[in-house]
Amino acid sequence: MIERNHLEILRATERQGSLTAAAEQLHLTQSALSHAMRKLEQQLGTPVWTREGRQLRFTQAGEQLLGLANRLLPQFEHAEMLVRQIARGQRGSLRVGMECHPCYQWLLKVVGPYLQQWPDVDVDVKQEFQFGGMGALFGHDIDLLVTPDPLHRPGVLFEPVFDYEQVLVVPVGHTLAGNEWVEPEQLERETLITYPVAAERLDIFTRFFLPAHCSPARHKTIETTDIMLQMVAAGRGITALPRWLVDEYARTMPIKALRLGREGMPKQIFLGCRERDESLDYLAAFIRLAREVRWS
Amino acid sequence: MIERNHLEILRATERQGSLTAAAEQLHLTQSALSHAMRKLEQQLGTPVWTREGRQLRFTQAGEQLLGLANRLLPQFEHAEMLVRQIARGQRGSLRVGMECHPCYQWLLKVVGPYLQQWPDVDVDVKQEFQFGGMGALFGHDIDLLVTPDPLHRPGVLFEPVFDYEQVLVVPVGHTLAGNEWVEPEQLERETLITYPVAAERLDIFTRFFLPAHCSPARHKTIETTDIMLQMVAAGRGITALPRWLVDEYARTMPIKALRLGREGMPKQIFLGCRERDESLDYLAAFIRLAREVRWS
DNA sequence: ACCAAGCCATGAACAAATTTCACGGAAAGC
DNA sequence: GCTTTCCGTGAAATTTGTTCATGGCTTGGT
Repeated sequence: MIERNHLEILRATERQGSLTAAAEQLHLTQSALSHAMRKLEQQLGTPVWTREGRQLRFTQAGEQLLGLANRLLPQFEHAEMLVRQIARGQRGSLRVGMECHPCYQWLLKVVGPYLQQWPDVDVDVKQEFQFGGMGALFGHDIDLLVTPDPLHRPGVLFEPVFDYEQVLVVPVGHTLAGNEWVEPEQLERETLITYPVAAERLDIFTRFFLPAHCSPARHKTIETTDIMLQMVAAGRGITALPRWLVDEYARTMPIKALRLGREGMPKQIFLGCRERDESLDYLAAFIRLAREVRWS
Repeated sequence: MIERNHLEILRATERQGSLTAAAEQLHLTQSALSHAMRKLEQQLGTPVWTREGRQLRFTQAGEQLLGLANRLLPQFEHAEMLVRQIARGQRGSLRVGMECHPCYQWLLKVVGPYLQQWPDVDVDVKQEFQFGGMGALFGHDIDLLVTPDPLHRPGVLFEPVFDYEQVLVVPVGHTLAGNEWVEPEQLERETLITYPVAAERLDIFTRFFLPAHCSPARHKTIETTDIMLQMVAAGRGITALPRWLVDEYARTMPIKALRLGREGMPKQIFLGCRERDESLDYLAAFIRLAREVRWS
């Protein structure tokens, strides 16, 4: 009924002061505008303007429509600009999901530079998923998944972006603190502190204790890395974390990192995205940047 | 570029869950919708949705447009309703101008019932005109002029709506208070109080004193009717006002109305409007109502 | 595993709309 | 009074929008 072009005509006519001038501005003929508005008037059942001498005067209905035009047209224009930016991949919103607690510390190092390089892209971080990280990716709750355990499925692409070593953390005064590495059996009397997630998702169990058929004396869970390490520093338990993270904390806390087993426990952080999104500039850029970030 | 129909399609598609269902709601074929959106996508340079299995999933660009649709479409619809009401004369705004001070009291009696009958019409009252009442009417500053002195010009219609008598007001103790009428000569020692307007526009001068070649001893001006009559009641002067107005005040104040001359001074209030607006329902209704209002 | 149903995309044909062209009339300026 | 500047109108031309017919892909049932 009332179409965008009607609003354009109304606005141009008010600004230019005459239909002829408005027509020129819109790259149309005066006749086209006249016809268009006449048709609208017939549909509305009221004139939008009346001729007075050789100029037009808006009726009350016309004034209403003029108000509408001035309110709506800028929104159309803004939306078009926004969508074009999205089309060029210059703007968007990147929802990042994370399945590993310490990954958060690493992610922060990536997000900072990223926000600088892509000022028009918003980054959201989510950590709770009803159907797991993959479910969130497929359900479009997130666009990017940060995980140490890539679950390859058709439609999803995973890419390793960061290699690190998972290490055991003990207080500096601990009896094992002098060793280079520890064996599972040496920890049978210890209290192990982990994040509160299922044991199957903790490498310290699946790749260290379970293969050796032994386990720590006790198992406590703590939500946050800081408190966890405070506990370790206070001799209230031991834990397993990425070496780069421990190194950082070790500068200010009396803790020490030991290899898990003689060979250590190498790990990787993967970034996963939907195959279909692979070509999104701002998403690809995030993955690229993630690969480049180093721990000086 | 982005047209209203695109927004309609977007909204219907989201609500109905599929293009086919949306097409049905819009009384179009699925093909039409598909073509329309495809064209929009080409112009924007990005898909609005992607097929996923047999349903559609909005892209980020699509989500933006969906938001736009939900914001703008209700405004279109509301504006259409509003304009249709204006077209039927059920809604509008009526700007009433007044050229005579006491007319205001009369106008109030009309406006009350009018607002009840036309709940969607706003009434504005204006009293100051840079180029006179007629100028305001022609310049579209007002839509209706209330005046005792119709100035007939092409393009303007005047209609008498109220007959009344202009009377002299004196305090009850005045020496003339016993008379039925007064002659100009009897007032040569009095103080005349009027509204602060040019003498040419005061009938008491143009139709009473001037023809008799005499004038009152002094002339004071006062803005408001109430104060004016307080002064008269206090014996500080006399004034001329409509009889219906004086009768009203006389119920609570010691004042009395006398005819101006043996025949009295009959007057009329006229309502004037632009010829072109004559057919506006809500304006015609005001004039009709004004004619019907009686002073019980 | 296959079939039927549901949904969307596409190209061609057709219908409808928008736009232009050409002209006329009315007001305003010189 | 003449010219210029506007706007309105109808018919023709052009562009746009819609439908029809069809095909491909996915999903759910047997």
